[in-house]
Amino acid sequence: MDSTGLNEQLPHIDDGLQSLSPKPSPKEKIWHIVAMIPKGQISSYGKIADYAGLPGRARFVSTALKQAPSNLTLPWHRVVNSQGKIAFEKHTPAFREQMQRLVMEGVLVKDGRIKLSQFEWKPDMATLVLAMPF
DNA sequence: CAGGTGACCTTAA
DNA sequence: GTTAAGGCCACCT
Repeated sequence: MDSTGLNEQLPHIDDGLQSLSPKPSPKEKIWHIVAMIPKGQISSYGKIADYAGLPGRARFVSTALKQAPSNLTLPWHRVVNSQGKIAFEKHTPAFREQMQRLVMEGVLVKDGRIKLSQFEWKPDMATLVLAMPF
């Protein structure tokens, strides 16, 4: 492991996502992208929407995550808002779980916030295009 | 069917 | 650095 703790290997696509229909629904596209966020890195609802080809639909990303089947075991905790803050209200169980999961991966969470400049996932377009069936 | 809600975003103070 | 308003749109009720 390197000093940054961010030197994870390429993210694996969850098995549950391998067998998506040839024409993924918007929700499935979002699940796909979220599954690609590497351990120790984060992205935002808006960016995920962009990567999924659904610009302007950040809110839909949260809807999609809420509705994701648990068997997909998505890394939902790697998605925060555009300010780098955990979207759940502080002192809620969800907030604590998300923070705990992030810290476990080596992400620095200070006062419910993460420095995007340090931890944001920046996929290159080629990776996205190649990894996704759409 | 109509209106409300929300794990959001950008912009403008 | 903040916050507030307006926009957004799929899902719920």
